[in-house]
Amino acid sequence: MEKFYITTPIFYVNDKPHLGTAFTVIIADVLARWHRLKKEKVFFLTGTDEHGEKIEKAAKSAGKSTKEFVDSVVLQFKKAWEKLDISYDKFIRTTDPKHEEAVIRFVKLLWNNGDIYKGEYIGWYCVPDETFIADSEVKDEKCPNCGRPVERIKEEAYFFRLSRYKDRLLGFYEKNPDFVIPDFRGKEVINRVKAGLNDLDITRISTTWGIGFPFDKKHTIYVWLDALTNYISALDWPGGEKFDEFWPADLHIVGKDINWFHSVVWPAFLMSAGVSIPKSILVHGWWTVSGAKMSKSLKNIVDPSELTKTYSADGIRYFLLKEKSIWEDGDFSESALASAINGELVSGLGNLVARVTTIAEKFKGDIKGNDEIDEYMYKVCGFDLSSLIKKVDDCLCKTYRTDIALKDIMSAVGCLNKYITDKEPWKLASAELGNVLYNVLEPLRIISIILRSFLPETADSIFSQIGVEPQDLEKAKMEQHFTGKVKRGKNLFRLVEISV
RNA sequence: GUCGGGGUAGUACAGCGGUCAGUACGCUGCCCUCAUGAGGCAGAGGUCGGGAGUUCAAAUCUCCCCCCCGACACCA
Repeated sequence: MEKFYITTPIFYVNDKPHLGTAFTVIIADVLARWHRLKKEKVFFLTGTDEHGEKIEKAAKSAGKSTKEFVDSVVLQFKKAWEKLDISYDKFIRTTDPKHEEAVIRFVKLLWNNGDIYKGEYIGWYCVPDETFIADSEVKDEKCPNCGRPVERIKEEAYFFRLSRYKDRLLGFYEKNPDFVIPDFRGKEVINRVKAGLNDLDITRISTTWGIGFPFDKKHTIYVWLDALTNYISALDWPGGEKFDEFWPADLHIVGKDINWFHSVVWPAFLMSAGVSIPKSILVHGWWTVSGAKMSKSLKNIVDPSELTKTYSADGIRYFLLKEKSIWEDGDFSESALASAINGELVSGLGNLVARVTTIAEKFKGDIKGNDEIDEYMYKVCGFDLSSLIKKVDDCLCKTYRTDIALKDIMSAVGCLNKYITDKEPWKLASAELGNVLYNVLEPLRIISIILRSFLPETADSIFSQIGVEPQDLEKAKMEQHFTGKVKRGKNLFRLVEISV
């Protein structure tokens, strides 16, 4: 049996989840569900990154102990993912003792390989905020958070010899051209690695909220080394059965902002530790809100848990996955979300199910007959049902174009609606009617199988209305008879009132 | 600055050498009900960023110019 190990980044718990983190998790969920439908052994990992100075500070300003604070934010993440029907297999926390042990083992390997040395970290520091600021963030020697002047400061730190791995990384990228997806993100990485690598600081003395550095008690392991290790510690590395079964990861899904750490730093760490390297890094784009990046200072952060109060999880999932290609940035607005739900889900899929179940429920005869629908669909959409499955599979396993997959599915739905309109089944007598119903219900059953990965709740509801138990992809071909007992249920989607 | 990606109907995009330049949403008019404010038919709307060149033929190839956007080690 094939295995499929897919991960999201672990999310930093200095704040609750936002639309972007939800997007990452939804992509991973759809892929995980698809591979399950293909009867593969799937392990879908998500979790939280809970160490570091920023979290200590966030806890302090929330008036909680650090542990209390992270526990409460983790709960918010778990609740949000539950509302969005995220089917993760494991939720890892970097505060899990097993993870902490694994990180220490991992650092020891890098140390024994001679890749860690003591040096001096020089960076911008904001004294009133007590925070180091990245070079790129500092403008005119001012702190980007508070606007006050920053100082150049030196601090003792341990470094990882990233520079040593330049040639090995370049060789690796050459042998694995699909390591970074899409390829323009791969090119960006390669160009930057060619330009040269600086060693990376992996410890800090400014915080104790983290994993102690085993070779020098004053130091705490810095977030990236701690965080990246989650992908193997979650499999009980070293020595865990799950590790043997699932590693290397098939897909790390990441936002474009953390591509560097996954495509460069993580492989270098693994090379140093002598652990094999994941197969692919899938880098997606961002959601903007009215053209602007979501940020606290603009107060335009979209909270997915809030959205689920007004819109169904499937409506949100549908919109995020089909509105743009996942590589690109795209703009989020509630009016666009609402019009996708009304225009495509309500009047497309919802309408199809409503009309066919209404007619079929009253029909007493056999639902069988010629399968002219494939030919019909080929004429209307340019593909038939079995090539739809193939197209969706390519979109989810090769090109990662969830938008194209959903558009093709919806075009098949549109075709079935058109078929009903053409055939006018409400005017037909028994045998002919059975045939038309067959040509709609069998395809609908197959489409529902496909939809289980994208819109799990909707798919289940269709199965229940057409009287069929939820099925896997192996059942996704036309049978001789349609045997479900159809019973019209409540509408699949609610119309959303659009306020602009 | 270095390296990448783009500029096509109101909007989002497809087409990347050869049928009158397409699709979706929106818009206008008429028609209809099996269905959730659903559906059907018809229609308006673009000198394909600007200029030059290659070619029998260019949105599509080449060159120049203009403008947007992305990566460059905090962030999904």
